[in-house]
Amino acid sequence: MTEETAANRAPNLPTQYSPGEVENKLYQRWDAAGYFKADPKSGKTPFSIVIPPPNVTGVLHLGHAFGHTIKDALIRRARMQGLEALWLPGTDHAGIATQTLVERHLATTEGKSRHDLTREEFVQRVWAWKEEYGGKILGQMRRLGDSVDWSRERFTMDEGLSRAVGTIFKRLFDDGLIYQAERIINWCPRCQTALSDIEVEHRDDDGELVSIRYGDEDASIVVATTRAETMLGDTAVAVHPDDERYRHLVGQTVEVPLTGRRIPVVADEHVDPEFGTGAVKVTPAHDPNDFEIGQRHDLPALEIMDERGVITAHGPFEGLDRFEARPAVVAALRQEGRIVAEKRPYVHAVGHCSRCDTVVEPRLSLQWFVKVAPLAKAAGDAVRDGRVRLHPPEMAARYFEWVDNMHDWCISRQLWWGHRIPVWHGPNGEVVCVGPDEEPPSGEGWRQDPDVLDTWFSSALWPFSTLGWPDDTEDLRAFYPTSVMVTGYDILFFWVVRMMMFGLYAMADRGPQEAVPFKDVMLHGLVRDEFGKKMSKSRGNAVDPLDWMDTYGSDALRFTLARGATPGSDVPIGEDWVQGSRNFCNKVWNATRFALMNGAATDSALAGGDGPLPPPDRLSTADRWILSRMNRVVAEVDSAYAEFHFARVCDILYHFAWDELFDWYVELAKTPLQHGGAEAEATRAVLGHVFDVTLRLLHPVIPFVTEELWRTLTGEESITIAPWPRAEDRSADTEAEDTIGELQTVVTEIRRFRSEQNLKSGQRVPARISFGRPLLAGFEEHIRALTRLTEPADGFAGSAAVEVAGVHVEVDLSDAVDFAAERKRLEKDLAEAEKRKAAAEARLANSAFTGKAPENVVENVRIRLKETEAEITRLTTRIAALPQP
RNA sequence: GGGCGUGUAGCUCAGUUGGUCAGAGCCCCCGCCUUACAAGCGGGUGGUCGGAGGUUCGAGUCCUCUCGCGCCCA
Repeated sequence: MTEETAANRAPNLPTQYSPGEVENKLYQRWDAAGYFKADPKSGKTPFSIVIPPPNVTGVLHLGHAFGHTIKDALIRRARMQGLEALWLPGTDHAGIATQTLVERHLATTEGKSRHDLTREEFVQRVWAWKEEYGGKILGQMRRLGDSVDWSRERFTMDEGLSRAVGTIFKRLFDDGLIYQAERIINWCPRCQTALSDIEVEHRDDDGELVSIRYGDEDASIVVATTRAETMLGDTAVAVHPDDERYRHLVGQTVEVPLTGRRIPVVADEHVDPEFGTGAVKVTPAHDPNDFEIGQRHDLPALEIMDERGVITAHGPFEGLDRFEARPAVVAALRQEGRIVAEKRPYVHAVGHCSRCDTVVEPRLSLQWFVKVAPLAKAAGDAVRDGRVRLHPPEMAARYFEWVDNMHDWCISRQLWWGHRIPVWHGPNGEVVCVGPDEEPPSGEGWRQDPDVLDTWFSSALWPFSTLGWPDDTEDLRAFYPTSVMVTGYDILFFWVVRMMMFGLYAMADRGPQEAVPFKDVMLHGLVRDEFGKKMSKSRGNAVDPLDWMDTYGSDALRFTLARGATPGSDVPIGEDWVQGSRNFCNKVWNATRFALMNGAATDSALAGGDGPLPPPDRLSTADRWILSRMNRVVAEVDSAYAEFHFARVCDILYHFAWDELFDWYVELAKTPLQHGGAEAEATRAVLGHVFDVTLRLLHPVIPFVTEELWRTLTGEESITIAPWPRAEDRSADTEAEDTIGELQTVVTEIRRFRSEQNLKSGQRVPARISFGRPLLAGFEEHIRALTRLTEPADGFAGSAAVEVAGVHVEVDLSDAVDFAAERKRLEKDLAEAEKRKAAAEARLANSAFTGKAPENVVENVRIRLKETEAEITRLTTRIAALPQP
């Protein structure tokens, strides 16, 4: 019976890492083992993240993949740090999107509209659709490796969350923070529902600016508009009270062309005398600003369009769509000679429905609103007080701008799919809000409000509704406030602000410190293509992350995204970069394979000491160097994580792993491994330890390949539950770092020499090496191995030489020396050195510098100058020794 | 119009509180299948840090102005 060791587990590893073969298998194992399941009773310090719930209709796009990579890295690291880590997944019901989708489905499969069904039947259909097709993204999250707690998966429409919605609605209503009112709201004529301000995207479109003369010879006034058709609903013309041009008209009436109606000219402070003619038409029923002017001057609001955007009045225009009506109205006006000027195209901002891109129509209607002033104030204060920290902090300006100027939030939607507003209207105009555990009023004439709530109303409760609120659950006590909210800066207002408002309100009894929904908010950027352009379907540059995961592995995609995650900046991504990350994963794979094949050991028995590592006196300089470097890297990675600077985390690890561990330590290790004996034993122990730690450091970002390797290396159960490496509290081994630094300089210089002399990479060349100072004397064998220089044989004749850092290398090139190349190389170095020397001398000659600069800075320049002078001497000697051309 | 950000190597981006010849990845050039890895190895080319002025012994880094770009809001 052979003992199971790392060495005999190794040969099974192929020379290339195949992510497809291991990822699925590993994820299933993790899930089955329950590693991602959080326990509120563990007694460990909790660390929780709620996922900003994606749409139940959604599929994973690169933006999700980006956010998820960051969240998963945070949660995996927290788990390794011994915290009680909870990452809670789920989806929201996406009112408009889902309803639209199911309506379309209904139309294509059965040829029906939702109005052919009862409301209850339709909602049944939506649930059925959700069961069959919804939540596709959840499976894709598994592909990505998300370590979420599936046992706690939630949906905004499920029973518990619906109860939370009812509860907070009732509270807000009773506190007078929810009211119903007739207002101008954003209306989507296609979705046929109200929208909130942030569901409207303003975009510059080509339009027209038409100037129309109102009134007659006695009293006329010219107004300019981009929406000529709304003149049918004008009930006033407004001018600025100080505007001399129109003062005589204020109080008089003018005739509205085409309609024959006479409307007053009013004076209003909000009119900009500089814009256009300084006179504006006022359509209170179809424009938010006009509505306010109407309120101030007690003007009637004349509705001229229905919910589909079709004109409802005025003879010839009746029945025309608003965009057909516009040219028709202009044509009619022109015929009457009313058009004074026309400007086309006239570029101006137009609101579009964020769901379907239809031009939004401001519409007067009866809707429900949240009175946000007190809630927004509290949300602003939490950030001002530092109870919630925004990363990067520059985002705070945008946050304050929003919360400090927020309009009341329109929360009613004219949809069937969603949380129905828990208000009953009585036969005599009574309005009763019914809490989740209360009986609605019964009897003749009572009916429930037909509208549903904005999806974001329920999503805003997510940080606590998912943990069991309004009940006082163990989960809620343990995991609220959540630790960090990770989301894109583009939805700062959707998520963060609303979660803040509702969290602070609902959890107020916990006190200001504990009521916040999260302590840190990390706002990441948007994913862009490799040229920094925004990805979009219409642009044709959108990429399906699943394709890249198939080709290069999930780890490669994750590493690429994390490596681009500079706080607050967008992350460009291209296939080449994913390929580069794949190459890195493969490099990790092969380097670890080397360690395994050479018996890298992580158990103390092999190390021959009482710890995982041999005692210091059995460690080589190279060992001490890599351990010292690694210790620094652990600390640097921790500090980068503290700032949510994932790009730096990845960069530090990439370069440590590849440039130091794989390229240098592994190469240096080959010599002692070849010697065998105690030397090799010590090296194996160090290799094992350093690879163990490095894999653990990399695991949060590239979970799959690290798990596969780490289990082989250590024989342990899973890296997901392995401890996070701790920076040891000891000073760096600067002596070892300096020595290896010198060694690298020497080796690099010799390689450069070889390259300039056109020596083939693999070609072994005899050389005599002598050491002017003892520092690197013990490394002769390493140097020879790394530079492929063999021992001088009999008859050795050094025909060319390299000298660097006190090491003198004579190479026998048997007459094949390219002296011209050698001279060129040395002269180039000399020129550079002369330049540096001059610069240093100039600085030191400047008494202002030596007098005012800190001593250490001056000293550094002196040291540099000395080194440069020595180098110049050396180079000059070498050049002089070359045969004359 | 207001706010925020940004302009650094051919491309995409890092550059902590101003202080050792400005870095990375990809690209490019030269040479290598050197038994962990060609998804690799070794070497190399490439930037007056958008422009102008200022503060300072010293500016990619701070200040002013200016040009270009992006985003949010109005």
